[in-house]
Amino acid sequence: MSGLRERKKEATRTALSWAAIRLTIEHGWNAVRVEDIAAAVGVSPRTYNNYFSSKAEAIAFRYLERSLRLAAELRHGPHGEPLWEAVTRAALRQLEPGPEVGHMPPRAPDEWAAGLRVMLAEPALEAEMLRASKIAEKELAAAIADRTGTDPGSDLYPRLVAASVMAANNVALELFVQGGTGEPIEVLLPRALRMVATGLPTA
Amino acid sequence: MSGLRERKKEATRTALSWAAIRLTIEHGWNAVRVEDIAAAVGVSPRTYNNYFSSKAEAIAFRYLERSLRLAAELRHGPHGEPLWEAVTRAALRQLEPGPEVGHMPPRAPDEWAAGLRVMLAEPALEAEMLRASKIAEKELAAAIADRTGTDPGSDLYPRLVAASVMAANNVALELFVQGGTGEPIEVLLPRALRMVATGLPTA
DNA sequence: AGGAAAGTTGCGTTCCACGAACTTTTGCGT
DNA sequence: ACGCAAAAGTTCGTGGAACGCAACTTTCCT
Repeated sequence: MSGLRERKKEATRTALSWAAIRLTIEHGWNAVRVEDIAAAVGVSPRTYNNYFSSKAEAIAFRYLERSLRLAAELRHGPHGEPLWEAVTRAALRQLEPGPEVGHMPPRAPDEWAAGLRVMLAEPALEAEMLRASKIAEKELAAAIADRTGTDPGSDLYPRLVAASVMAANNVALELFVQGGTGEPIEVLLPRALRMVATGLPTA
Repeated sequence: MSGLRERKKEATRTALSWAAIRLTIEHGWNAVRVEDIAAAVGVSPRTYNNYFSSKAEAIAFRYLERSLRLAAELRHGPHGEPLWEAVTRAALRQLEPGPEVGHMPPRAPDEWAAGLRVMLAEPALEAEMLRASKIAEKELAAAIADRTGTDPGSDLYPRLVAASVMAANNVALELFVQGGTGEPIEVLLPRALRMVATGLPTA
């Protein structure tokens, strides 16, 4: 693995994903054709569909990768660390910008955020993002089951933890992008995680 | 409201939803055309799209209604009841079969369950179900915010509770339909809810 | 270098989603 | 009871997404 061929494939995939996101934020979901995304990357429309099986999937892909990193971080961390500490660390880790910078203009962060909100309001997009969440949740449950010696096929525990972590993650992220509070995500996310970890008695 | 006209509309809507579900379970997602669903209800294909804006939406509709009932139950319950008791009651309530019996043959429950699993494996369906979950979650968060005097726009609490409740609900349901344990849903669901309510320390 | 494997492309098909204009049905006021 | 306005439903046409298939091109391996 990791041959030249496969790295080129990954490059094309992320390029398509970025192009889809950028074009959608700039011109709106309905105004962007698959043809446009393919053209922006210099590839045929047919090839686009070899990489992604729907227009929405390309956009959710970046989010999927991020979420999968959470599970991966959890697996690679030190094995002695208490579960919730490890989870929190992994969740914060996943927020750090990866090697993706450069695809995206750091220009006009306000416009970008606004465009993001508009984009995620699209039903098809929202649905696809949630599906990505779900896929990552499954990975996460497996990682947690490994750590705790439980079985995702028969125990509630690992699935519940995974679902709760993703829930906390998503809630914190939503609240952040909607700007309900001025608090940074680095504060919101650990707080949300601590809350689901320790319980949610009537406030 | 509740005029004859609107009740007829609701009847058509649920008929379409049931037809979509039945046909999909019987013949598979790809084998069913929108045309078939419309024909099964005696309506034009265009009318189908006046009720649902995608093929998947009709199938998720029943699940959406159920999930919305959860939030509604929570609102209508006694106001003095402790939050988590009220939530558990509402969650169990929502499982009881509504006035929908009759649309569906109680025949061959095994085939039905198997068909369900196959159906939900379809990416487009899974995504749409998750979107329905999300919509219900928003309602639930509003109901919880009302009860607890918090604000979904700025507080983590009501959103987290809503997300956790839906997570517990979904996890319990999944585990149940996958038959991982022989336990009935009436046992699984309250247990899952108690777990997220009281916290998830490493088991 | 040369053949096999993997990736890309063009083409054709099917079907979904929806706008616009028209017809039918339904509820309501007099 | 009648007739009319509004709502629901239908017909028609358009655009575009997704994908199977077969030809073609690039990359890899020895």
